[in-house]
Amino acid sequence: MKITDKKEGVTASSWIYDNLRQDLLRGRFAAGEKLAISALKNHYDIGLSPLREALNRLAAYGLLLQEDQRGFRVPRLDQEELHDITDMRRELEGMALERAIVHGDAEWESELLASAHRLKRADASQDKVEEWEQMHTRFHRTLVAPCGSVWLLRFIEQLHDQFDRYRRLAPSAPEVRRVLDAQHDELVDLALAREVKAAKALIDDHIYRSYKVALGSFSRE
Amino acid sequence: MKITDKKEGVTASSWIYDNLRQDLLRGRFAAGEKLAISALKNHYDIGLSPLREALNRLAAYGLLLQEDQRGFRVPRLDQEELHDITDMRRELEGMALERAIVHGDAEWESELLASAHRLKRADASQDKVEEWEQMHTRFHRTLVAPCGSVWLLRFIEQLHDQFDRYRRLAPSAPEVRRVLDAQHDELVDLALAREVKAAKALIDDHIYRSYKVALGSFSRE
DNA sequence: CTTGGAGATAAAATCGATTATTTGAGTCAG
DNA sequence: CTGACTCAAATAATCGATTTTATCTCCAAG
Repeated sequence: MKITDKKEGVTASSWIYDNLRQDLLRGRFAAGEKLAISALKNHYDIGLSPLREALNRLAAYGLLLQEDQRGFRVPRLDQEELHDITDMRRELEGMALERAIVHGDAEWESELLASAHRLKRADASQDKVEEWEQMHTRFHRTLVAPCGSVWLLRFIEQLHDQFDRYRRLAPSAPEVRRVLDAQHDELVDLALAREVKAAKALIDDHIYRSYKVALGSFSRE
Repeated sequence: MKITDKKEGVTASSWIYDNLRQDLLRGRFAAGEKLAISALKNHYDIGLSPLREALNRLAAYGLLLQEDQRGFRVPRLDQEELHDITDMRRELEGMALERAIVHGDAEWESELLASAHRLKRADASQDKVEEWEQMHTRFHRTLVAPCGSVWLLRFIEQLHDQFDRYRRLAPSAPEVRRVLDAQHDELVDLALAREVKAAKALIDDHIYRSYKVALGSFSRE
């Protein structure tokens, strides 16, 4: 398990928050698992206070479940919930994309092209997964960034994190992956062409296909 | 300042979280104010650990701002943000209401009528404000409850809390208040009649009128 | 005057130890 | 056997003290 170096100027609390969040998204913890606080304390080599503060944040964010007097546990994966998350992503990202296309300026166009390029160059294979994931996240964030609503962006990010818990546990599907990758470029094209309707249809399809892939996280159970 | 009795079986952390959240919504703390942790500790007569855990939760939830190494502060009131919050409420509650009307069963109809009744009977005057607020929150929650999406409900609740920070600081507007109260009943009628389109239009108008009232929170600055 | 820095003060963050609660094993009555 | 109870162990929550960092104050140099 790779642990980020503890950086200067960052509180232990924020540091452990970032690490735990990453590890939760990576699926390091089993769904439904109860977190053994003192084990985490040892593993991350950190004090109880910052650790508990981070756990509290994660619970408020929705990546953990907090039960009074019985600590924290990783939420179970639930097919109904994945459907819900997907459904909300479709609604909210469609909304955000439309607004972004209306409001996005030339600077946005550049950044969009750049992040699409970085994503394409990132290698999803083997040990580079983390970098690909980061680029992927960034691309989708950039796509909707100028939507004009801080809260909308916040909700979308939260849903992405939720969604990724499922997707990253699913077996890889190379054929679908190729389609999804191609869609990233098409999204850029449509966004630059300010084709609101087509872009919305595409992001909707993109999320739906990702959903089908993410459903694979249930295949082994 | 009224402080809820510390209850058995509830952690100090959760208890202080509830109290702080309430006090934040009530406007007990000035917008932009920096929270003096040790003062809070004394005021609520609670230990540092549970207090800090609660502050961390509130920050993750969006009712506080957390800045590493410099504690917590109450977010400023910002006209742009109120607009954003309102806009999102209109989108999300419209969506939720439509779904609720489609899925709501007979049990929902009963509860809706009941909560509308409780709201009407609650007295918004003087020292009964808290009760009215509670009934009001409950009514709106009941209205959209059977929308079928846990995440949508979660976002709506979060936006309500944000919105209320503004609304509860605004000067009371009795004439608008009467209209808003009447709309609650009309919402019930339309919901029971399964008039999706009219109901959506009404909730939209309802939120917009509330927004106009909430804008009053800026009048004194 | 203004700026920049040293030292003192205040505050935030963290630690280590303690307390409270839950969980699990073992025992016994029905 | 099964269920209910007791006690011990494990774990969560909390406290009080310490460490670290930011902020304030004052003074001196430009």
